[in-house]
Amino acid sequence: MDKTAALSAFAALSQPTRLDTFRLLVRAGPEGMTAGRIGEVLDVRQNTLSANLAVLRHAGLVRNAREGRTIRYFADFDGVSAVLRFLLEDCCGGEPALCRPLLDDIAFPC
Amino acid sequence: MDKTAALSAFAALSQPTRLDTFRLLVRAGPEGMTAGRIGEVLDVRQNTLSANLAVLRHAGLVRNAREGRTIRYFADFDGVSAVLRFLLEDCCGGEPALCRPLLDDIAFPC
DNA sequence: TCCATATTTCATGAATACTCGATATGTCCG
DNA sequence: CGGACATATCGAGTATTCATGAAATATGGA
Repeated sequence: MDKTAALSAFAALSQPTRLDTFRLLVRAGPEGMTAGRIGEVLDVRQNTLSANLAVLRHAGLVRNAREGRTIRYFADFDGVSAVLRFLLEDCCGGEPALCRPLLDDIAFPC
Repeated sequence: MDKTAALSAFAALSQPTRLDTFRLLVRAGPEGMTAGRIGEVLDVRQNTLSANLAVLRHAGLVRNAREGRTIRYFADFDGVSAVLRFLLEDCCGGEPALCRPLLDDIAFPC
């Protein structure tokens, strides 16, 4: 993960339809969701959604797989992980004593 | 954390100087860094940096505190945490069995 | 009070991103 | 092959974002 890739990821998530799309795919989990279904759920035009899915995909935040005529999309958790590691790299200059309590705040439940 | 706030946070991090600034403050840790020093380290003009710091601050990603004539900035880890929780909310529809291995990928070392 | 320092705010022009209609590509089935 | 369906790409118009110079605000000290 380099700076350019991180910028792409954040830019991808800074647009309403794309943020909605990514969060929808997070909720969908490993099963993912087809492009058409995403468009139905979010009520977004086909070409607009296609363009936005391409942005998310180039940013490394979603993957896709063709299934016959439809294309299924998945949230890419590896991509998210890489972005987060880049963002928080060398936290507190690498001092665990300072860093630990701050990173503990970031731990999320599930 | 609502959608608008999350969009602000991602937009804030999708600009090169702001991403550099935030990562610099992450490395600086609890000690933070003054606005002037940030500008020196990153070689950014004063008014440009000031505008970018304001964007980060309104997005809830950094805090500041005046110290006499200078103003010191800090990365706000609570803000990052809130954004991440929003982004990954209801992962896998809330099924821990599906969700756990994916979230484990996201755990970062420090 | 007056000046120097540190930082923010304002107005503007240039570059970039977004949505949309139209069209193209790819896939299945008869 | 031809038609229907699912998705992607293209081109154009509009809107948003960004850096910058100039000016304003805030603080400390003589």
